[in-house]
Amino acid sequence: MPELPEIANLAGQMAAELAGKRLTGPEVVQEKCLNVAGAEFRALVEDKTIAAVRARGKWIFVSLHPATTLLLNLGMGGELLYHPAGAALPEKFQARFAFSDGTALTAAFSWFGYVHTVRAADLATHKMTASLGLSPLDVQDYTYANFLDRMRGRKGAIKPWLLDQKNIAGIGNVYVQDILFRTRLHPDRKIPELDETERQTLFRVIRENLVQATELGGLVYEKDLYGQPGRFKDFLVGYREGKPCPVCGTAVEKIRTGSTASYICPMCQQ
Amino acid sequence: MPELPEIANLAGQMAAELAGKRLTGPEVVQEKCLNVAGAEFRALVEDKTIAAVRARGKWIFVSLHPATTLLLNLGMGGELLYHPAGAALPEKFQARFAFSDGTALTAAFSWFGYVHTVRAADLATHKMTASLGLSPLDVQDYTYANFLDRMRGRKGAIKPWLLDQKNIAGIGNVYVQDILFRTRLHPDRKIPELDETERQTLFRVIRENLVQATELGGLVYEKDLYGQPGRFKDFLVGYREGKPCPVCGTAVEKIRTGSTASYICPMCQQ
DNA sequence: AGTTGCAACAGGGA
DNA sequence: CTCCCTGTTGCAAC
Repeated sequence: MPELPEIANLAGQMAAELAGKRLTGPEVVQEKCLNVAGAEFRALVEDKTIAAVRARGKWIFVSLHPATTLLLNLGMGGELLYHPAGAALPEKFQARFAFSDGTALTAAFSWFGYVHTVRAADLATHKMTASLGLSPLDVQDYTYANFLDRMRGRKGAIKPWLLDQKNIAGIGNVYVQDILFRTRLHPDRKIPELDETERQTLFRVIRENLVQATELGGLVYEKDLYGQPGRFKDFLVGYREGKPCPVCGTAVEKIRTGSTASYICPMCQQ
Repeated sequence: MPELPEIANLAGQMAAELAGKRLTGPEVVQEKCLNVAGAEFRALVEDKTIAAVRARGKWIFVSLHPATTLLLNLGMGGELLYHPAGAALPEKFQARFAFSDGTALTAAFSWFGYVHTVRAADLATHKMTASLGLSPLDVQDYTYANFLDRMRGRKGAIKPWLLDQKNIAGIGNVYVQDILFRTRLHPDRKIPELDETERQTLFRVIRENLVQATELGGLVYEKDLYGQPGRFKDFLVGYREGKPCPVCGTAVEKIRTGSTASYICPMCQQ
């Protein structure tokens, strides 16, 4: 379940490692992860060159030259691995991209992942990515004014709003836990009830939390492009059921909020 | 709050009284009840002849010659009145239709009503009427097979389903009360839980209830085309809070079901 | 009491 | 909660 920090690091590593390489052998093991037929996928990708790689939310945008974009979403528990020339490929993968220099990239996901391909002209109509919200790591895009705009008029609870990729792109059920804790917000708090200070804190904490995790290379139990784990492991309350709250010592509770699990300090988060 | 019985009677009276008359002076006091601009409304209606009038759900369809349909919805607490030649018009009305013989028709609604006009070719695209469901007074249309079809796959409660005009057209929050009581159904009963006997009873009771009310000229507190009240007043449980259930004597309760009020016998309706 | 559209929410499926 | 789609429900608007 990579979220924005892991995806952003993968995209950065891909940009550095793959830029300029020419795709020779795209192979798709699992056709259902594609948005087009296998033959069309190969035709769209083969012999194209990697021009740029960037992250938006949980999606990796791979710009190919000429005029094509590869859109990758690792779903839950997915991995993206780089393989030097001559290295053995993993036993299981859903898609493999071979490059003209003998290196390769494999994508594997235990649940649902996407390997989508669109012509450059059609990128704006690709539903899953066209509707993505603010990018917290992009200071041009992630401004307080934009943040308040997306929140305006919303009546529901704050946690589902944070998880909705149309609002802010890249937060999943892992990072959202400490974001709520650090803002002292209960997951069920209704958006209209948030005061100005809470909104400002939330805005700031989202960026701080994701930037910090990104700088640490992402979660310790996720792998980067070279199979190396991240170094972020010190959750404050996330996944620490029964352990003491780092602020007040109260035991962290695991509760159900809507259809997701939440880890909260029942004292600090109201 | 006219529902199908009142609307059906109005349509019948209009058909008998107005067929063949030529519209000369359409006047709209309140433009917001129109679906087109006032000038276009007049152009579409003026000098046309009343060809036919029929009811569908809570809507009155007035076919004009040539090639136009007037669609009237009285909303909540609306009235439609016929005025003989020389008679004084009411003080307040939202729309007035004058005929070449000196007679007139006025429409007044205390809340939201619609006076829509469509070209014959566009009738099928008029959203509010195109999506109307079964017509309980039309035995060709209101068949048990069609009834079950509309119910198939629905998971929600029976009362909202009955009130949704897309399923059955013409039931409002007044007539629905006794329909549910006579079928012995609690308003919150889930559709998948209804057994075959209950479905058959409901199908039959809907028609019986609406036919009976129509034959009685509609509700005693609603007026017909000539300002005369209907003769239907003997609700079984509807609007009889605290009065005894006609079957078991238990006091009728007024409860909230979703966003509407329901009058039920807590003993008979499960 | 009427109708629509939207937002929130739940469930199923890929 | 990875994402979509559909249906249901509640709410505000006219």
